Amino acid sequence: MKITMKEVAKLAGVGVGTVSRVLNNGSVKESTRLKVEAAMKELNYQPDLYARSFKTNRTNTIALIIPTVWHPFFSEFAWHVEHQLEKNNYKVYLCNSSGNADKEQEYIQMVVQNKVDGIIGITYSDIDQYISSNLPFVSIDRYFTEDVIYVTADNSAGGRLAVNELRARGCQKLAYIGGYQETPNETKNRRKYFEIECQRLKQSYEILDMLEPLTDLADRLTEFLTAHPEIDGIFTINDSMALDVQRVLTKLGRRVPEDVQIIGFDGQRNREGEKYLVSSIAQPVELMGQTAVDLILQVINGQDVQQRTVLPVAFVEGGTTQSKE
Amino acid sequence: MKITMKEVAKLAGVGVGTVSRVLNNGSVKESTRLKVEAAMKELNYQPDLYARSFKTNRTNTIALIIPTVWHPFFSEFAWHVEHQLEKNNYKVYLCNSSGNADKEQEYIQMVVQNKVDGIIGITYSDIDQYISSNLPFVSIDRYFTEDVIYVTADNSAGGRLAVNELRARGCQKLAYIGGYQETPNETKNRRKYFEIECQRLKQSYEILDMLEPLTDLADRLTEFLTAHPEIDGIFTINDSMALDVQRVLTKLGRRVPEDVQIIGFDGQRNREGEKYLVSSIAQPVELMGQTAVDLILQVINGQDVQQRTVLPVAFVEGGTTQSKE
DNA sequence: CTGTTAGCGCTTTCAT
DNA sequence: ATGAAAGCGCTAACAG
Repeated sequence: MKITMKEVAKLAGVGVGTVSRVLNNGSVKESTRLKVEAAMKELNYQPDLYARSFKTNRTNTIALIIPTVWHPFFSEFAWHVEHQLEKNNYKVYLCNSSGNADKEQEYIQMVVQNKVDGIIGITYSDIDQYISSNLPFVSIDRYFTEDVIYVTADNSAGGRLAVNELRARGCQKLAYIGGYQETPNETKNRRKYFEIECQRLKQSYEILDMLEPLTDLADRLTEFLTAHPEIDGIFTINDSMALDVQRVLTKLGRRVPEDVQIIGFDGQRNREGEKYLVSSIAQPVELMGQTAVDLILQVINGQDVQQRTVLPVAFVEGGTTQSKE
Repeated sequence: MKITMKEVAKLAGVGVGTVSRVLNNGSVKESTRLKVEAAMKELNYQPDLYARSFKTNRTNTIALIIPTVWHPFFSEFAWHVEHQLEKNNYKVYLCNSSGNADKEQEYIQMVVQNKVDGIIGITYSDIDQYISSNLPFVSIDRYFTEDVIYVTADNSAGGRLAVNELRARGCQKLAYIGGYQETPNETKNRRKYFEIECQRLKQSYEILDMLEPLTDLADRLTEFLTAHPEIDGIFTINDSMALDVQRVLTKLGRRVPEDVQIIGFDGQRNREGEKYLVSSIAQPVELMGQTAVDLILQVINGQDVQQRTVLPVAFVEGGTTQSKE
């Protein structure tokens, strides 16, 4: 049998309104509060959150939309978001969009029906129409023409940093290797500022930027690296690509990092606190998650927040670069 | 202004009961159903799911409890579970337990409060008391003395398979390298049946099994591999460990797979459909996710299901083994 | 087949 | 400071 407020009220000898007040920190005389709390404990009362949400239209739930799980950055990000939200007594709906615009829309739709209090999302589709519907929304790594609130790592600085770290380690001929999608995206700054920095420094470089989805990746890498044997410093769109490049180089008989040095992007690790898979420009994933949560909570609470938050990146050593000269 | 059933009923010229019936596929005359649907469309009616859950005590939500995100298997599993559940019109709460028993309990508690319809969990704590409270529960990779429903990959077969694949590739001296936790766990069968199979075949082998959390991993691996230079075939608890071992071997000047072959466990990939990080015993993650979902839905619907489901594993080639002799 | 109605458990006025 | 009472939007039982 389910214990409701009524039972608690009866046992404590008060009205249900009073029980509700102690639950919500309303003003209650200390002595009655004690009585009520005792009754709640005795009956092991658990408030029905659905009844409450039904009444208040607040669900204490936010939806987290993630494109794919095949990229560790997303899972890590999800982890931090959940962790932070849980601290704030929020639940999170996991929504995998599969990077598919329709599914994203569908999810946003669904999520609206379910009266979530807000959405944190790494999305690719154009969600303008929903933003306007004043549902709190925080976006990651993606900016829109509209005034969507978003947080991103400093991809531009990352691109520049990669150039400088490679050069500081004696690389003579650089290359950028990545994949891209049509949709605008903060991550495109990785390549863009890599190029800008190279040009600024009169550093010669090559570019291999492939439209996703990536087929025959190994072949295309082999071809590119064979065609440009002079390349000795490579910056990749992410760590996963760095690993691919490393594998191909090894197969071609080139040693990493002795012959060719590689810097990825993300700062992936196999285990928390463990060493990085490759030398990389690390994103502050945890900070990004925390920030996203802080922002969405602020928006939910009606505070206004700055639209754009850029978080710093850092070079991390992971074995695919040599020590600085 | 929010559109409720009342508005729809009025516009369609019917009672709210009828609207509810068309929504729930009750028996309604075709002509009235059409009228109601037209009205719903015209008003862009969205049923209030919270009101419904409040009334029916069914939330169409399940909680997914995951220990950590640092292991790709879990994120992948989460992905499949979510995907499958979404197909069945269920939402999923993401719950990170951090492998912490208190947090698990807390989450189960919370999740009960929120009236989820069931829990799918990779948990370590002893959740007996909650199972008995007849909340549908499906466990992964872990079995209890109680009759908890669980699904697992065939770890025993995996252990045996590793031995045979290594031997078929010419390895003379095998080793198992892994980490473990105190709690009983299906994954312990990987080591157990590795040993059993070696003994059955009179195959000589070494064991390095380390209590987690793993500190100084690289040092301990170096020590072990240096102490046993004759080892030429290694089976590891998972792919992540396989990568660690590979890295250490490379540093020691041993070539993989020419000098030493390695088989991991899990079948991790960087991207869907891409090649495996290491040669491995692949778990059927997708199938495991699907099965877990099927099971929980069956339990929710009051059907009875078998307690234990063991799913097949398979050897996959990932570059850390040579071709069969 | 369909309209009416009684709550589900909670929050929130409104009196007291 | 607190009790009483009015719903929130929906489903389900009951009449008709």
